[in-house]
Amino acid sequence: MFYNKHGDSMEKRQRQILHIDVNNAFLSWTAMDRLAQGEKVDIREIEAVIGGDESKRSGIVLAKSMKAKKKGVYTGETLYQARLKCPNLQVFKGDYKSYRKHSNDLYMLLKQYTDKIERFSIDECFLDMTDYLGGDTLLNKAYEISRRVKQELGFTVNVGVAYNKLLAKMASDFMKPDKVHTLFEEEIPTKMWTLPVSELFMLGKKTLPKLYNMKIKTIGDLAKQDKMYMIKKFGKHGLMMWEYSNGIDNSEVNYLEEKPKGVGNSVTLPQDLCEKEKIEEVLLTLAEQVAYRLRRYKMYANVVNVQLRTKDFKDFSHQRKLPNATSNTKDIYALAKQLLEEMYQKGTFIRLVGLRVDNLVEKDEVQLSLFHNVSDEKQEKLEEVVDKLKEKYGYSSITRAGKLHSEEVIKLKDV
DNA sequence: TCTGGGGTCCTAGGACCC
DNA sequence: TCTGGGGTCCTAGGACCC
Repeated sequence: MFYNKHGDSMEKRQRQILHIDVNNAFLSWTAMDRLAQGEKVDIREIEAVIGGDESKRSGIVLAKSMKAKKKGVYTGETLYQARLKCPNLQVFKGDYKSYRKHSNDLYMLLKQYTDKIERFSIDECFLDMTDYLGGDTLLNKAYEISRRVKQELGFTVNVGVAYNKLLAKMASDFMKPDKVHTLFEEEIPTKMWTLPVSELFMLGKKTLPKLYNMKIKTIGDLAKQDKMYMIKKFGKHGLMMWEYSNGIDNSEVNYLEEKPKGVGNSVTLPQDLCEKEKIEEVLLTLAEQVAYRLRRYKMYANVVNVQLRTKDFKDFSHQRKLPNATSNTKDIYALAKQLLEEMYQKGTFIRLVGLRVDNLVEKDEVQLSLFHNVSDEKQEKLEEVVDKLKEKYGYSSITRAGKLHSEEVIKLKDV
C-alpha cells in the first residue's frame, strides 16, 4: 500500500512498460541507405562494421553485423583488432544525419501507441503503456509494434516487455534480432538470475573484477547478497546494483522533453600537439561550436570545463565558474584559455582537446547582471546574426579570421 | 593503422561559514 | 593552549551509458 501526500492510501497500479531497441542500429540504417541508393549488397548479410576513420585516429567499431559478431568482433574495439579476428571485414562510414532521420521515423511510429515515450538514445525508447492498452494486452502491443516497424520502416527491433524499465531493458537484450521477450517478476529467477553478472545494466568493467573477487559470477549471486553489505561496500552504486539484480526499479518513463544539463565537444587531433598556441586554436574552434549549440538551445552556461588527453591516454580536466552565465563564444573561450594556461605542462603531447559547458540555465531565467553591459549586448546581437547565417547556409559557411588554421586541423562537421 | 564522442551522475577533498 | 562539527559550494576525477 502506498500513501500520497495527504495520507490517503492509494493502490499502486502495476505499470506496463516496453523497451524498444533497434537491432545493430547504425549498421542496419546504413544498409538500408545503401540499398536505397541502388547498391546490391546488403551489408547486414556480410562480415561488416560501421567504423570510425583510422586516418583521423578514431578507428573503432561503432556497430557490427551478426556475421562479424560471430567472428568475435565487438563494439568499441579497434578496427585493427577486429580485422585480426575477421580478415574479410568490410568497414563503412557512419552517417549521423541519416541516423537521426531513421530514429525520428521510429519515434513517430511509436508515438501512435502512447504519449509517454522516453527517447533513451538514438536507437532506444521506453514506452509507458499503462494508460494506453485499450483492452489489449501488453504483449500483443509489443508484437504489433515489432511487426509494423519491420514492415513500414524496413529495419528490425527487439522489444522488452515488463512491469518496470530495468526489466524491460534487460529483456530487450535477450536473443536478437527481431524478437519480443517478456521479463515478468516470476521469470526473474529463470531468465535473469542465470545470466553472467556482467550483463546487468550499469555494471561496468571496473566493478566486474571486484564482484568476481567476492565470488559473484551471476546476477543471481548478486541478488542473494546482503543489501546492507552491498551498500557498505559500494555506496549508492551498491544499492543500485542490488536492486537491479532483484528486478527492483521504480523510475518513471521520462517523457517530457528535457533540456540538456551540459554541452560539450571534443576532438582527437590528427597529430599530437605540444605547443600551447596550437591547442588554443583548437579551443577557439571548440568554443565556437559549443557556444553555437548552447545558443540554439536558448541556454546560458555557468561553468566551463577544459579536458586534455595526453598521448599516453591520461585525462586531465579543469573547470571554473563563469562570473556571469553566458552563451558568448568570447566569454567561454576566454575562460577556457585561462584554464588551459593553468593546467597545461609545457612540452606535453596532447592527443585530445575537449571543451564543455555545464550548469546550464534557460536564457529567460537568467537574472541580468548589473555588469551586463552594452558591449555584451552588442556581442550577443552580432552572434545572433552569425548564427542565422549558419542555420541558413551550414555551420562552416562563416568563420572568424584567425581561426582558419585550426579548421584545417579539425575537420568541422555540420552541427 | 591502437584505443570516438556525447552525455549523466557520483565521490572525495578542500574552502569557507556559522 | 587546545579543540568542535555541520552545511554548502567548488573542483578534479572516475564510472557508466549508447
